[in-house]
Amino acid sequence: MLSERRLEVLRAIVQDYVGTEEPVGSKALTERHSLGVSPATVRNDMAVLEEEGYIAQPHTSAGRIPTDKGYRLFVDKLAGVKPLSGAERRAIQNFLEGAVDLDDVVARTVRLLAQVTRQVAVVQYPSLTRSSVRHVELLSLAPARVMLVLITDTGRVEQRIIDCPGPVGETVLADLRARLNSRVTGSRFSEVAPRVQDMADGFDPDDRPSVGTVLATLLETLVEEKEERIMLGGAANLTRFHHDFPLTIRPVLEALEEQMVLLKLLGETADGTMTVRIGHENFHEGLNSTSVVAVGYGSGDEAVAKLGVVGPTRMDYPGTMGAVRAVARYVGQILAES
Amino acid sequence: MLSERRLEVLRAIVQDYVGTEEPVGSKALTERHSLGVSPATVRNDMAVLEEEGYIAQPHTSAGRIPTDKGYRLFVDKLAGVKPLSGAERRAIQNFLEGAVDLDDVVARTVRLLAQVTRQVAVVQYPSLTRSSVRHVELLSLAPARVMLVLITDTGRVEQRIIDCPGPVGETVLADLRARLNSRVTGSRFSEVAPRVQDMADGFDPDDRPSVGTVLATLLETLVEEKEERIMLGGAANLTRFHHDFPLTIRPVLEALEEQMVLLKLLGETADGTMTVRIGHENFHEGLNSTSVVAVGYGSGDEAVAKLGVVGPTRMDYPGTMGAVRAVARYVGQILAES
DNA sequence: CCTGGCACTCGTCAGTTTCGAGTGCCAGCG
DNA sequence: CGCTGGCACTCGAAACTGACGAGTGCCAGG
Repeated sequence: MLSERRLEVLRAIVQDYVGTEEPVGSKALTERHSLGVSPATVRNDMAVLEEEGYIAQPHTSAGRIPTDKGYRLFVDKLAGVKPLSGAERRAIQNFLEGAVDLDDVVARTVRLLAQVTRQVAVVQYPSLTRSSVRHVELLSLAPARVMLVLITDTGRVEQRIIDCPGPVGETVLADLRARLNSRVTGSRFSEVAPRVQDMADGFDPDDRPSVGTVLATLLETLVEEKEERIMLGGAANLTRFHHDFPLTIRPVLEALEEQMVLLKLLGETADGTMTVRIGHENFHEGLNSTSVVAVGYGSGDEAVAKLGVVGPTRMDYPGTMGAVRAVARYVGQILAES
Repeated sequence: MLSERRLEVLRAIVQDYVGTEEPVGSKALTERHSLGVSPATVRNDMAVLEEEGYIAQPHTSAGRIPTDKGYRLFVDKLAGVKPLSGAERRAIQNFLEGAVDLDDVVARTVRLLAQVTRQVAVVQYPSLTRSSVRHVELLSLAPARVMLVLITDTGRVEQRIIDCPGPVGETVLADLRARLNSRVTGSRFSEVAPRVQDMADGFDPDDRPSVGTVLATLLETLVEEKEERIMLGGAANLTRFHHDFPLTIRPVLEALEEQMVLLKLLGETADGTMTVRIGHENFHEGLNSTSVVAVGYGSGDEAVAKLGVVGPTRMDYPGTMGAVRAVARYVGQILAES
């Protein structure tokens, strides 16, 4: 275990490096922080920290920079979450309040998050699988063609066009619509399947195949994971660290364009706790020099989706974590109101 | 007017510069193109072209590069639209065919366009103002709260939550829904307003304020221009010309994040013809060294929205124009089928 | 265990030189 | 009159150089 002072040195290194974006040396450290010891002592501590893998030097005779492991220790043990100022909180609330529909909420959230953290923001649409049904609508487009519209309690709307095996009369459709809504309205998505299981049985044998198709499509829509949509913003912030990343920016942009990667980025953890993934902890190369701060948000107690930011490993973790958490909370509030 | 050969020289310069991304000199030109004259003659021609403003040299004793004016002439007079190969066409069709809903069509189109042109792709959602109504749905969320869902013939779905001045009964809602649909289904958006003008009169006086609110919201939704959504993709392609644009990439990324800018980018021209805006022809600085190739697409004859790409002024115009046009056509087909 | 001193490393920066692609101009030729 | 080859000139890119200094590791002494 590292001594108290060595941890303090590590913290100082991280803070200085995040601020100046330049390798930090022993002398500068003692000048900017009142560690109470001389540069030579700090040098010894640094040697130990380097041996343990918490810091590294880009080349001989340059200052030290934190490694991923160093940041990890910093985040876990040395830093808290920095709460936002009152003014910032108010700005967030004002910005989110004008939203008119779900798309707008998500769009505003993305812009806001990018602006506040000055990094790339990622917001997942409220997940289908964790929300519940507000209404199911069926429309007849053509004799054998039906449009299914599904509205969730989070305001999300999904539609599907269904080609049925045979013609479906208006009365049948109305009947099915009524039964469906009485059975599933208010249900969580996971509860829907058993409730519609044998629903086709109540219909005329001629209509059963078509009804079955509609029900199957409904269930399919519910579990469709790949349709999890994600919105991204603030990509321009990537250019803020162009000085050492003229090359690295490309793989990052590429990675951010893959829906799948983004989804994974936001993390597998289902609960609402905040996750910080640092550098190589990200499975995806190209994101090896970036960190991700993500947290769940939701209208109630439970998280229905995630949001977060992607930035350089050299980021202001306490501030970013504070901002992400605050935004998630306010979005949750807005969702709960609508 | 420039002589035939000088135009030929300009064409050669544009082609070479697009290919090599380096200023092209007189000697290289004569070697790579069989112009039938010596470098010295080409030099004279170049001097004339430069005087006329079609080309410029970055610094003394370097080759020439085309100016915006030069590209303009090239696009207008010297180049056609390069049709795609059969394989490319087939790839496009295959890629678009698997789409399940409108979001998916747009998402696939963006990816496809970015991939084919290797540039930044921009696709506008089918515009509300130019499509027609397929169905209007009204749902009661709470006694005085109604959700309006509007479905267009292009498959787009808009929803609004309406707070009414008083409670609205289910029967009133059903009545209104039925009347609305019988009156406006199939109408173009511009025809809707006169048709619902006095519709509130047919209702019980107690309900009229609420009905009026719903109708007003419907009309508002129809004309809401700012809701024109746009999807963007292929930003990673911006890094392909990092060597001379390490700085310029930022303003471009910033510009591309502004919905308003993107909308304007796609052009004011309402018809389906292709527009090419080169360099400074773009109103927005930051896009001064980019060109935009845009074209309308639609399910029928008329364009319902636009799509296009943003790339460096130094782009392969014939190829890009061909790709953009081809993608627009296939998207139109797909939309017409659904 | 901390501290001051000291020799050493090595990247950065500014100044200088070289190199060569490309130009403009001119005199001569068809 | 237009094309061509030759020639002097310009000027950016790249390579080289040396001084500078930040930062290090090590050691002897408190």
